[in-house]
Amino acid sequence: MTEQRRAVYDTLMAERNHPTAVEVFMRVKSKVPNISLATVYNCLDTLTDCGLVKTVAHEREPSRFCPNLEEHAHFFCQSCGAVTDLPLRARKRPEEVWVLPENLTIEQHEISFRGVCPKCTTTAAKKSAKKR
Amino acid sequence: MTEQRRAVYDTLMAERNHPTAVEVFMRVKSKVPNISLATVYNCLDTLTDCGLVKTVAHEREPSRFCPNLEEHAHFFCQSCGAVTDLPLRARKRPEEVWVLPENLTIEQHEISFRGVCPKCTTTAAKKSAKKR
DNA sequence: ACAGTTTTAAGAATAATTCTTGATAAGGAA
DNA sequence: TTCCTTATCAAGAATTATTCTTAAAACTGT
Repeated sequence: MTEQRRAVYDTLMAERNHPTAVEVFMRVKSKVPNISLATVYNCLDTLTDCGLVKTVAHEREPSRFCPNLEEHAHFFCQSCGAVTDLPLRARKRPEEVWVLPENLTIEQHEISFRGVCPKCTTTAAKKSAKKR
Repeated sequence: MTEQRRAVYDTLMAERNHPTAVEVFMRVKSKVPNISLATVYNCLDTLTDCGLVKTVAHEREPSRFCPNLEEHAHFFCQSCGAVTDLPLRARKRPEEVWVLPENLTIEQHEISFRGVCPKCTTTAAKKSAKKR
């Protein structure tokens, strides 16, 4: 754990809103001013390899990074761009929902929902109410 | 539906193994020899917009294209690279598994599992049996 | 056939990420 | 400590998938 890695990790923990590598880079520069973007990528990779951080890929958008180690899915608001963690319900497993072949070894899964978050949904509802 | 779009669509239907854009490009060239990769991308986009094809994004890998319109998840074998469709179990819904906030509008989801497919699992089992 | 729109091919441009290189730092043996 | 080995860093070049631009070609409706 070097100065740079610590700074990247602390940045992720401080504001846990799934920043992209570039966002992490901009935030971390205030602590380690001469850090480079490539180093941020290196650190994020290393932290991911160590299991301290999860890399969240959604469609072709830039990867986002998440220090929530609990098993969870992600929700992407297509209106405001926010990314939200969705925890597993108690006693529920993703493997129950789909038909899996015999002898399948599952190592990981990535679950993304896409839509409009509560905040944007109510905002939109208000707007269409005003129109009438 | 132009000649190029038809050819791209037919290619997808003929071998439904989730090819990348470049793979589609190579296959489709035998039918439309002077098609360009950009046109393949255009056609795939158009077909996706029309709802005839689904775009499957996994991690940072190139997108893959899939003419299976049923609701399903994908399994990526990290040993042989194969991509398999996983149909929904009867009377199961992905939304049941995770805790969703109130007022959430879900428009789509993308579910990817990653691991070792049955074929590779049994191959690996045989190999380790031989070792002994 | 003509004007207007759409589609295409070709290659340039873009953007996220990875790689390369040389410099620097860190850890261990003597 | 001093030397040696290894790991990490910064900077920028390189890579790769994808998108954009442009001009030509193909349709469409009149």
